[in-house]
Amino acid sequence: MATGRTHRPATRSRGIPEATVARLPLYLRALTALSERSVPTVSSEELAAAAGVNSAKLRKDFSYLGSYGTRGVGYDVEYLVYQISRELGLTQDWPVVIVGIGNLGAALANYGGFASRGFRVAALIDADPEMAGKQVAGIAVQHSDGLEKIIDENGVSIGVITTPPGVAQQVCDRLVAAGVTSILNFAPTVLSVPDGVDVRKVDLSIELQILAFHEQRKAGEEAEAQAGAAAVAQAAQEDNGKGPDGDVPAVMPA
Amino acid sequence: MATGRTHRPATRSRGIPEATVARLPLYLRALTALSERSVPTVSSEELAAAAGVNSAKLRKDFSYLGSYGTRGVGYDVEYLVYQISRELGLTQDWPVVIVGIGNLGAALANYGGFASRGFRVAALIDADPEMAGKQVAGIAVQHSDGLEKIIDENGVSIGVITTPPGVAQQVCDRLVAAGVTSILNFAPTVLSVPDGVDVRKVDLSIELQILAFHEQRKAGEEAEAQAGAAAVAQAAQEDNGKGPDGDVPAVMPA
DNA sequence: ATGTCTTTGTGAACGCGTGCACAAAGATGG
DNA sequence: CCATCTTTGTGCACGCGTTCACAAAGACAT
Ligand SMILES: NC(=O)c1ccc[n+]([C@@H]2O[C@H](COP(=O)([O-])OP(=O)(O)OC[C@H]3O[C@@H](n4cnc5c(N)ncnc54)[C@H](O)[C@@H]3O)[C@@H](O)[C@H]2O)c1
Ligand SMILES: NC(=O)c1ccc[n+]([C@@H]2O[C@H](COP(=O)([O-])OP(=O)(O)OC[C@H]3O[C@@H](n4cnc5c(N)ncnc54)[C@H](O)[C@@H]3O)[C@@H](O)[C@H]2O)c1
Repeated sequence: MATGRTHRPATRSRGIPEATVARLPLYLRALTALSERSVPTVSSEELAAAAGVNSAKLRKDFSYLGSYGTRGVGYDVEYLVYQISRELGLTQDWPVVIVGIGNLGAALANYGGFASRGFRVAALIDADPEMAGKQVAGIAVQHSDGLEKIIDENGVSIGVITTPPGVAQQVCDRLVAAGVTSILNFAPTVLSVPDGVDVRKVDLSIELQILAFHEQRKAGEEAEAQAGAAAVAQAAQEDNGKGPDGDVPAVMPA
Repeated sequence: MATGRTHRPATRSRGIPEATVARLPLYLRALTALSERSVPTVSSEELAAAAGVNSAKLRKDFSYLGSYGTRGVGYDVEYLVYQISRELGLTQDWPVVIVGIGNLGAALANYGGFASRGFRVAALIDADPEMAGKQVAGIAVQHSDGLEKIIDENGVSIGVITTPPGVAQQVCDRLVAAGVTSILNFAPTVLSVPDGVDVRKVDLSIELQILAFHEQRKAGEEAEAQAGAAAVAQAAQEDNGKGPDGDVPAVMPA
């Protein structure tokens, strides 16, 4: 999971579990697709399949929002779209700033999926004087000197960090000091923030490493299965060479 | 967490919990930084702080890998780097293909963080004939006609999908049919894959929506606190207007 | 009005992940 | 060799999330 929130102690938000909140956008996307096809109602079973989750889980998730279904029929699509949107706070517009307009920042700025759900790119900010004034995705890049002013004037509370990792923490600090209370961080850095500020991270490298782990495991199992079938007699030795600490490391501990 | 793996039933990989696996890359990053500063050993407390986790959790995580620490001293940095790398399968090179070389695909191709950890961009693939032959990040984009051949010849088992959502499933199907068993999906689509194939997704839009939820909650709490202090008498009415289903929806169910 | 049939909403059981707290291990100094 | 001090490794308890399974609710037909 490319995610990681920072600190949310006893105060679980009005009883809606975090795991449920994380799935609401998934339901919303599936419901929006149904809505566009003018489907009036949908059962938990159908919607769960579309969202790729268990139907019991979906029903329990919805039960935290209230009793919005009709037994024997299902859920009213339009009504649910509205309820979930409201719950997620998407009935209002959220101005967002992107800091660090390089490869990734520019790609994000060009991404149409932002605006479609109540998020509006209020400003693009970069420290490079060469970038200032340039148009990216139809928006003029502004120099980071004016960061505080930009945040303040646009009432921005959500910031996206796509700077190099080395400066991510200081950019984060400035954003927080300027009033930003939610940060989406693409830099491979552990950000520390004061209480009350949410940080989520998207880390490509971590995702790939997790995939590699499972990939290796699959390859290993395959090899084991083959070896096991071919030469059962050597099993003891094989196992010894493959155990948790069987390999001789390149570097030994002191 | 912008994540979501697909199906992993009873077979928990050699007893290493999924949550632990997801943190190993985090530890590895922190350890690599220490290694570059030639720090010989590190305590669980220090390393946990650097990785942004609880020290007990870190020790428990490491205990799944084996007893690699020394009581009273801590962990040997180089040794741990090696052990975690080996566990994650990063001691071998993983050829990766990126399919869909648009804004995002190009940004990923240009990203240096790939190669640094055993991942090698083996090929860039796009369906647009205009793209074919063009150089992106020093690699020639190839047309998707040759997808199967490319996968096969390079022994690719990890694929990254950065195509528009509408074609993501069919691209996924082709990748899987060609032999890819791990997929990192950036398209906002629920991919269905056969057993034995891992899918992880990175979904920017979901991350923002989760942030918006908490942001709204913070704003609401603030408003409630103010209102509560200012006018306790109106509390009952206020509460009624703010309850789980207090708002009148734009669309009513049938 | 009554019965049937579909589907929700949820009680309950279970398993996983987290964090506390501490005994054991080993380093270090005398 | 012994005492002290640091830090690991883990037993244990707790809470969250998931899933099963079913009673209750309502639609719909007769
Ligand atoms: N490109 C990817 O696919 C990718 C993938 C995963 C993670 N990342 C991470 O995302 C971040 C950005 O990646 P990128 O490839 O776009 O890098 P990049 O070098 O292309 O862009 C970084 C931008 O940040 C700007 N910048 C530097 N310091 C700044 C500051 N103090 N304030 C404001 N702006 C500043 C630079 O001028 C530059 O335009 C990096 O941390 C990278 O590790 C990128
Ligand atoms: N750009 C972002 O920041 C961003 C953020 C979140 C999600 N996404 C998602 O990532 C995906 C890519 O986004 P983008 O902005 O790069 O889009 P894009 O339109 O710039 O790029 C898509 C590329 O895919 C290629 N393509 C289309 N069909 C293909 C096929 N069948 N086989 C191979 N290639 C094909 C197109 O030729 C194009 O080059 C989209 O699904 C988008 O929703 C993008």
